[in-house]
Amino acid sequence: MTTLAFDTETHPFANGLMAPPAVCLQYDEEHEGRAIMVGEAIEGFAHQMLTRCIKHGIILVGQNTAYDMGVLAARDLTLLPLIFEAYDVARVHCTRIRERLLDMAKGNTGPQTRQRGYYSMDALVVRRKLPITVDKKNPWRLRYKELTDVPVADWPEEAVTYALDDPTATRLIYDSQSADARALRYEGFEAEAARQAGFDFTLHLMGCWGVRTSQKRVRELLVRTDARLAELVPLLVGAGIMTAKGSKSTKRIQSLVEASFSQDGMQPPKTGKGAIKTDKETLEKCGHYAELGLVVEHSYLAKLRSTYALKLVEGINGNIHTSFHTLGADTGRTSSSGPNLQNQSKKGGVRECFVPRDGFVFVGADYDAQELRTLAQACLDICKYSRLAEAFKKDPDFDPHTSFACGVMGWTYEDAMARKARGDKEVKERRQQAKAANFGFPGGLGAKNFRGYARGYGVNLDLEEATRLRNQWFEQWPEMKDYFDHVKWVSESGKLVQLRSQRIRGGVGFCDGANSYFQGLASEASKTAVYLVSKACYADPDSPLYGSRPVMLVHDEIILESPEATAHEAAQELQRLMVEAMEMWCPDIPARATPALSRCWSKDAEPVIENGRLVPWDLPQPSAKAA
DNA sequence: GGCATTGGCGCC
DNA sequence: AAAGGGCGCCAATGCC
Repeated sequence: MTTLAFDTETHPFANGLMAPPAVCLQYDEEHEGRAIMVGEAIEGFAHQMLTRCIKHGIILVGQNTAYDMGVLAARDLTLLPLIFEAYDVARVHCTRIRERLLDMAKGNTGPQTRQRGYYSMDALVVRRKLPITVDKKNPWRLRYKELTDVPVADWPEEAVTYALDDPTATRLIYDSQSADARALRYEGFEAEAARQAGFDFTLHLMGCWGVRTSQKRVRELLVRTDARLAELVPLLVGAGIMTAKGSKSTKRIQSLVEASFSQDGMQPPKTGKGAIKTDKETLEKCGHYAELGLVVEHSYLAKLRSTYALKLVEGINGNIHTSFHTLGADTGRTSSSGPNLQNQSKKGGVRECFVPRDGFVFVGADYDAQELRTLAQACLDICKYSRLAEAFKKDPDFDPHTSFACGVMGWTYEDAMARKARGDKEVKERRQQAKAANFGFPGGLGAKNFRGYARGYGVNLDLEEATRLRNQWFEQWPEMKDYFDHVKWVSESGKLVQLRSQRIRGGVGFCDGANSYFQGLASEASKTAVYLVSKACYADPDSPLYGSRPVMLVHDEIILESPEATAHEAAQELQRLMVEAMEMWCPDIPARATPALSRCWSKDAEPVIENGRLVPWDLPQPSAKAA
């Protein structure tokens, strides 16, 4: 199959201008040569290359292809169905994604690979020792805007060369990567690379569309946090913990911690590197110094302000355009940055700042017990049997947490579920304990560390209780013994082949290996769902999702903006496609996803049904009269 | 002043 | 035998 590498030069990229106007579209086609298209020839050639990709099997390659496809789509919306079709037939590639996949396979995922520019074209050319130089210092690199609608014949030579060399370098990188994958005996590399490229495109569209924040709520959030911080600062300065400039002295905090523990006849807890810990848990144990309690509160508010509230201002007049990273995590999970929309606080009114555009409502859905279902599928694939899988098959709404609580307490499942529905306190407590077990133990957690882990779920156990619980957990899910035996074997070679995608993770150990299988599988399902949903939103006029826009993926949760009038239908379709995606990756396990409409993002949002239709959930209105 | 590291913490 | 993992961001600190 022949390859056609392409690239676009555009007006400068900026926040809010995620898919800027194209100046030219250049290509380098194997055996055919190179050319630069400008003006209307851009959409003409784009149409042609996509059609040839779909109908005649040529492979399209780019460096950061999602960006170029976004640029082309913004220029000519009628290209969108063709773009999706080209991704569908798995013949669109991205050299950045491919390089990252190869690095993951080699276990080359250290901090240097997270640096800016590590996957830039010039870096790839150098690292792969390719016979071409990419001139990143070329003065025209960021000046193509000046050449808009200028015939190429009138371009300075440097601008022509730079534009043409990009696709050539891309093609060389692509070939070099294919050879690399063969040398690594990376089965399924090309298919996996094409799949991830498609995911990358739809995640890029999400970032381009962006999400709004409410001016009123952001302002209230800032006023609230600032007011309390203003009260805390003088107290902390007075206690000698904070300098006049407003920064906290870690040293001073550590000496107070040490003093407090020593008054209790104890040694202060230390970090892995030997420093005295200053985290919330430690400070709350320092009863002799009440000011350390103020430090905890200050730290919480400072984080709320700097990491969250201040970043939300951007979304008031413009939109917040995060970057989703398709293979951000070594397990295959996505990540998000600038800002990270995947770790927005559920407390403090942060999520509630996110609101849909006028005329739209949020349509969200999250998977029900996604990682336990992928774990069940992983056990079926690896161990050839799974009690967890059997339970999901028997009851698609199976609740693994209540089930394990029953195993521990000797209750029947039906009885416990009935008690749970009534809000029974004991069931709730035991279920919480079981939840910690079900989330922690599959990753290889030991009894000792489980105690600290469970504390995060509000569960306090001594070592003996933790050990007993762990043993009971292995009795409940006997396949897990075989699962860990397999993981141990894999960790000895360090090469883990992800289930079904065949993506390789190199340099893997025991716990990360144990996590990789089910976390990786879940990430495929979620990304596939985003892909299918985006295609419906952007390119399928017959879909109830057409005209909706995906705005967020938070691992097992997808949020769209949908026109209010058809949001009910959009929600049903979102749910259907999410279930379909999950069952593509976990064909032996039934999947569930729960949709809801809302007027803001919130952990409290739940499905509200009126006259058989979903209607938007909203925050409870504060009563008109305060006391 | 800029850069890298560490500790801490938000989320799934 | 034992073994949570995965992120990104911020403040403080230390080094050049």
